[in-house]
Formats: sequence, C-alpha cells, structure tokens
Amino acid sequence: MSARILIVDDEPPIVDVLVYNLKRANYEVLVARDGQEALDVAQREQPDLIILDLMLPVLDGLEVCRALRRQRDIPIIMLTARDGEIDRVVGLEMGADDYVVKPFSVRELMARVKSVLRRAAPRPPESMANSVQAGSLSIDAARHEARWRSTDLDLTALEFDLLLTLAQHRGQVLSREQMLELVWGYDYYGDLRTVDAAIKRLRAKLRQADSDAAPIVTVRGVGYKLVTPEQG
Amino acid sequence: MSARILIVDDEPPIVDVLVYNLKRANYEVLVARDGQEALDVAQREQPDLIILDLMLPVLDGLEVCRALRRQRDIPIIMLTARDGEIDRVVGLEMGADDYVVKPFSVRELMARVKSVLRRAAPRPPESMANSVQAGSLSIDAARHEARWRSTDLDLTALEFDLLLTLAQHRGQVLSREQMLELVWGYDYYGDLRTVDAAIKRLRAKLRQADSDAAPIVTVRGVGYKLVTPEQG
DNA sequence: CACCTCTGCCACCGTCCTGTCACAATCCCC
DNA sequence: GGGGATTGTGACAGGACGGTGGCAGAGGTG
Repeated sequence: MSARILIVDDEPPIVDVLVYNLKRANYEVLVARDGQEALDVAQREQPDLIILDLMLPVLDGLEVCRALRRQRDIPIIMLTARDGEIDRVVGLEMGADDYVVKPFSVRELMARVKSVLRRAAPRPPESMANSVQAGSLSIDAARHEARWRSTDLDLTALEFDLLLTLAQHRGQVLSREQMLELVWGYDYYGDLRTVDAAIKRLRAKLRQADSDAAPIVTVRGVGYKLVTPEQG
Repeated sequence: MSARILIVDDEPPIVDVLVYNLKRANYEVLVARDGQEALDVAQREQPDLIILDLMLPVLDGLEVCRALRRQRDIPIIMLTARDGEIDRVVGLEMGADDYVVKPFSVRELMARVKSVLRRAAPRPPESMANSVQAGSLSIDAARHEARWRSTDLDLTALEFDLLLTLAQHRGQVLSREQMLELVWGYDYYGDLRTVDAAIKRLRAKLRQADSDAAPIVTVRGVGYKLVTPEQG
C-alpha cells in the first residue's frame, strides 16, 4: 500500500514541501541531495518511485536517470525548470516516466505520483490464464463469473481468486504458503490460518450450489487441492 | 507479436532512443531519415506501424502522412514538437492515429505503440466498433446517440464514452484503471474514484429511462461491467 | 460578465469483507 | 484409546469498499 518514494533535489524548500505532502499521503519518503547520493540511496533502499530534479550538484539529473535505468525499471518523475530546460528532449527520452515543470502545483504532482505508481503497479490477474473449464466448474476471469454444476456462484473477489488459483492447479495440492503468495500476494504478511478461513467460506458457497459435491479436498499436513470428479 | 515499426525522424538521439526501446520490446525496427526515404521504405517493407516526425527534411511529415494514407491504411503515430507546432486536430485529420508531443516519455510512447497496434489488429470488426447493439441497448457513435429500452438517453460526452466503452466490453469486468485509460485517456492524472462518480451519473440517466433495469453491475473489489439481460 | 453545464474531487455513511480468535471436531501415531 | 497436532467453524470487530450529495472550478454560451 504505502510506497517508498525517493526525492532527489538540492533545494530545501522544495524538498520540504514534497516531504510534507508525500508523508501526509502516507508514503514513505527518502531524500537525496545530489546525484551521487541519489544513486547510493536508490541502490540501498530500492524505492518504488523517484522524483528527480534535473539540475543537481555532483551528478546531473540526466546522468542519474540513465544510471538508474540501467539498474532497474523504476518509475521516475523528472522535475525541470521552465521551458529552456524542457527543450532538452533527450533528457526525458532517457527514460523518465513523466515530468513536471517547476513551479508546479503540489496537487498536480501528487496526482502524477499516484498515477505513475498506479500504472507501474503489477497487474496480477491480467497475465494469468484467465478462464478455466474443469468438468462441472467453469471460471471466466474477464467476466468475473464462476459456475459450479450449472449454478452461478456469487463469490467475493477473494473467494474468486482463490477458486481460480485452485482451478489453475487442479489436482495439485497447494500449501497455505503457496496460496498466500498466489492469492494474497507475495508481500502479504499474515496468519496461515487465514487460508483456512477463506477455504471455509468458499466451501460454503460451493455447498450452497451443490450440497453433495466437495471439490476442495484437505490434504492434512500439506494443504488443499481442487478435485473435480470428471477429471483428477 | 513482433510487428514491424518504421521510425521516420532525422534527429539521431531520438532515433536511437526509439530504436533501443522498440527493439527491447521485441519489435522489428526500420528507420528512415527523411520524408522521401520514408515513403520508399514504407512501400518496400510494408511496416505495421509508422512513427512519424512532423518536421522532416525533403518531404514534410504531413505530406508523408497523406501520401501513405493514399496507399494503405497503415497506423501512424505522429511526433510533434511542443504544442504550437501543430494543432491536434490537423494531425489527426491528416490521418494519424495518434500523436505525441515532444518531449515525451519512453513509457508513454511505448504505451501508445502498443495501443495503436492493438487497435489496428482486428481490422474487420473495427468498422463497426463504434456502434453497439446489445439487447435493449443501442449506441451509435457516429450519431452520438444512445438508446436504452427504447428510450433515448441524453448523455454528456463523458457519459457517452463511458457507456460505449462498457458496451464494447459487454459482460467483461473493467477495472477502474482500465476505464480511466480507455475513457479518460492513458495520460489522465486523477483519482480512481472519478470513475465512481461518472458511473453514478450514468446510472442515474439509465434509471431515468427504465427504473427497473440496472445494467451496470458493480463487482466489488474489481470494477464494473455492463450486463444486458438478453445476453450475458 | 453572468449564467449554465459538466465534471473532478471530497467527505460522509452504510454495507460488505475478511483476518483473527477461541473453541470444537477430527486425525494420526504411538 | 489418549494426546498432540491439525483443521473446521462461529463470532466479531476493524476496516476496506462503494454509493452518494455537494461543491467548486473549468469551459462554454449568451
């Protein structure tokens, strides 16, 4: 949720404003005052976004941008002074994701931060195999519809993801750790039993659709697996 | 996936950046340095997309655009210098599918390339893409008219675009991010909840036409989708 | 310039999820 | 069969999420 943002600027008043507003918006904020420091901090702290002034002591913003790009595909918002600087087309094409002309409105910058982070965010469901047909279970992720034994299931987002994940590994046992990672996300920090609770709720809905079948099988000491009678 | 892209620009640094990034994204890249060469290469190599600088030696970008259009309906992304250089309308009327103002971010351009190619991919259905018949909903983009349950809807431009977009993806859930990109534009900087507000207004107008039906369904934690009773 | 529409954003509120806890039920191995 | 380990489950509270009214600024119109 709260991203780490590195501000690279040597003008205290600007830094202050940025820090204040970013913190208020619940971001974790790091500051570097020159280009060299920027690279060091970026390397060490691995921020999610960098706000980079073009005019920097020690190492120019362009250089920093280029160097950062070589390391990792981190989103960068470039701060530039008025038009003269902007015309340096090359700079922005060096790989900045966005740029803001000084003087800028805090509001605008915040909007861009949000937007860039949003765009950079991983898109979990999009890349996966999005629809599954497994015997009497069919899942269509694009429509967010699941059907079990010709009954439409009314699932929450979590239940849906869980069922989809199980279906994608039909027959295979998934450990609670694996499910946490696949469904809740690699960075989820929480109790393993959370999975049990989710399974319980999902089972209840499946039972509601067909009280006989029990497609989610507990493998004691290991995890859970989805089994459809038609095929293992 | 790997499309052929022709870059037409006479500024080496820009060309370099484009070539580098496009190749990295697995496109096949061709380069022409002036308008005449552009026409030759385009004729010979039949690229899938052309990125065309407006300011060109020998033959102006607009001329090239026009000439290309006479030959074949090839997607064109126009590069223009800062706003003054060209009015958006002129460029688009000239036949460009999209245009990008320099300086641009690489990410932005790449997004447009992907988007234009995606749009260009399904040639046949594209002609009808702008009008949709979905059960008791009919939309005619050319006339900018929408009708729901045999009642004409009086929609604002935004509401219309939103409804059209939903209708084009009928049954599919669209996330707020997707809608922002599709309706507001990939470069819109703003709040996700803006979508909610627009949905609210659109729903109100639909309700006004038929207070029973609720074709826009909220999928909690995911987004919205349009569902017409006649077909999923 | 006054008026109007459109629209983005905020803030509030009700609803729905869901993580966690505590306890019951079950299983497994000795 | 006993006991520990493991899992099922009901309850609940915090909080995430979405609906909505309102407002103000932008943009267009007269």
